[in-house]
Amino acid sequence: MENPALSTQKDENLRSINPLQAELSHQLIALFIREGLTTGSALSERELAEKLSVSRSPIRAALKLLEHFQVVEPRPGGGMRLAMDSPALMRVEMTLPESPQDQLYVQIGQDRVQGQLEEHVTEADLLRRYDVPKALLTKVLTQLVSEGLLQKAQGKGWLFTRLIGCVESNKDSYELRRIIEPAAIRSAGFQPEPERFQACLAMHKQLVDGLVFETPHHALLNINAGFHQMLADFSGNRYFSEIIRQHNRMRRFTESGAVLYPERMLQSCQEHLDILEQIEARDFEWAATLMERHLGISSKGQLGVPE
Amino acid sequence: MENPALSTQKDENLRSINPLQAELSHQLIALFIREGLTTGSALSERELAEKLSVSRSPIRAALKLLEHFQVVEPRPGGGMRLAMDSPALMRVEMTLPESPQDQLYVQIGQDRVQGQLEEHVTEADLLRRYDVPKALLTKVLTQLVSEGLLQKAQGKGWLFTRLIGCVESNKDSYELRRIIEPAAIRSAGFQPEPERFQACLAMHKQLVDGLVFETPHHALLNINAGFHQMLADFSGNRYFSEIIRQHNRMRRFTESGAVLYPERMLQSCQEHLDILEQIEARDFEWAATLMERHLGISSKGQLGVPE
DNA sequence: ACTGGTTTTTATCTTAATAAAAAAACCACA
DNA sequence: TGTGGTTTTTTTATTAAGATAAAAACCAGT
Repeated sequence: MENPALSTQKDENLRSINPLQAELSHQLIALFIREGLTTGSALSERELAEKLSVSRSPIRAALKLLEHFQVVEPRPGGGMRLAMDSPALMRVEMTLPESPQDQLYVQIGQDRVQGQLEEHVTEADLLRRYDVPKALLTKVLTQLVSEGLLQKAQGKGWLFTRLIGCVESNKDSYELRRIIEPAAIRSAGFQPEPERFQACLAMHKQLVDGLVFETPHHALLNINAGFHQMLADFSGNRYFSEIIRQHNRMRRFTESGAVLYPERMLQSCQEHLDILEQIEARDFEWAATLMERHLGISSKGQLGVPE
Repeated sequence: MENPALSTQKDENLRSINPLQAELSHQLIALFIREGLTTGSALSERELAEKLSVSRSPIRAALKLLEHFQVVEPRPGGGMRLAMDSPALMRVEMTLPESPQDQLYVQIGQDRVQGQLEEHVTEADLLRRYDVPKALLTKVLTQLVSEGLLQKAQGKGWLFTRLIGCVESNKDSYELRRIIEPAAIRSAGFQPEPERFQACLAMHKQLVDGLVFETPHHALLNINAGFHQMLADFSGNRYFSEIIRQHNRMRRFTESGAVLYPERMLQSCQEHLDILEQIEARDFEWAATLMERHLGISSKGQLGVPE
């Protein structure tokens, strides 16, 4: 019934870290970068808690974790302060532990994409395969469900939606985005948020200027997803945002292992930049047209080129 | 913190019925109608189980339930046979018990739309409010999450997405559908399934012919949702289908209590029929244009007029 | 009126044993 | 080979109590 050689090895790390703390440590770093904090900036526990919509307890724990990684340090007189600048933060962020939930989530997603999991699975199968506590599995399944990647079968077991793990799915996804994204830009409610827009514009100028060749894979994918997400958010229509968010999430599985061709990435960034400049000039119609072209080209492009 | 006067009354029925059986009894009736079975048709347990993707055990239980409602009757020599024709089935279907899960699901959704539930709720709040077993609540929350109506907050509690329960949401939903539905019809993969299409066409002809004035509220909403769902399905793009499915689900909350104006319903059915006739003539481009117009009119129409 | 530190309260997670239900296998019969 | 009936196996649901972690309230110091 199941090939034991394919079974994923037990991973003791899957049990070790408090998921909320791990998640918050990542979010805190993203926050520090976003707010442009520099070495020595004082960090107010209450303010951080407020910004991330949690109470001070988990913030304190996450700061403790960051202290262990020397991202923050105790401040004389109490509290913490930042101990790094943004470039260092970006580097450290990748070495931070992932929550056990995230590990299992990515594992299951990739196993499914690689065909090591059938379309129909039972919880008991998964528990045997991954050897994790049942509660953790339940949480991950819930997460997959919330993202539309999995659904409960009638009776017993779970079904992966055919949204994931098949070739046609990718084509369909592009067709949808080619419709939604230009429509978002043309939407009556389209309204760029100045700071967010400028940050994205500046980043793309640097990338086109050559930074693209030095930026790690993982970061390029994030920037790319962020560009498309931002434009969808600017539409002011929650559904547009939500759809793009979901498709960005799915691309994590299919593209995280893909090869990126540097010259293609440069061209892609240039196209992004062209679109951003039209938006800055408030020619939304032309920006939308460029987006249609951008997505049209990409979908026919080589495997592994994300837009 | 919470106004006890607003608290929903305990409903003992919420605990009584096996959810899968209840769900299957509805699905069986839908199946009988869809397949055009008539009084006396023999029912094969294995065949039904196969068609609904479950094993024979729950099918047997559901048939027992249907026997109690005299929908089916024992056949001499063993097994069951259908004891009603389609019109009677449709009438009975509405009187069948709903699963406790569905009851709670609708209750929570409506309470949220009506503002009796805050955007942020904790499980403990909900357990106190509805007095249901924790496991049932968990299942319903999972369902709401899978439909994108609810999400887990960081730390404790749950957040209703602002997709539901606010005025703008409705506007956004129409904007999205005005983009997706015509695009589905124009999609290169658009391909009507003959039987399904003909059934829908015939139904609309009857409605326009006057049946609309005799059809109950609940059935009209279903026909309406089914029309839009069908066209999205014909696109062959899963994402289009999935998006329309989600929006139809949300409309259950906002529209199930709405007043339907008969003359407006007639006009709506006529518009549907026009679209269907263009599709039959294979002028998909014009059908898509009519759909744009149809959705454009509806969104400006009176409250409670669903499309 | 802030801050970080601390305590108290509350909510959720974990757990494991048991019960319930679905799936699968088996049967005899047409 | 198909049927319904029955039994066996496997999976999942249900609990309740205790452990854990988040939220909230409360400090004292600046």
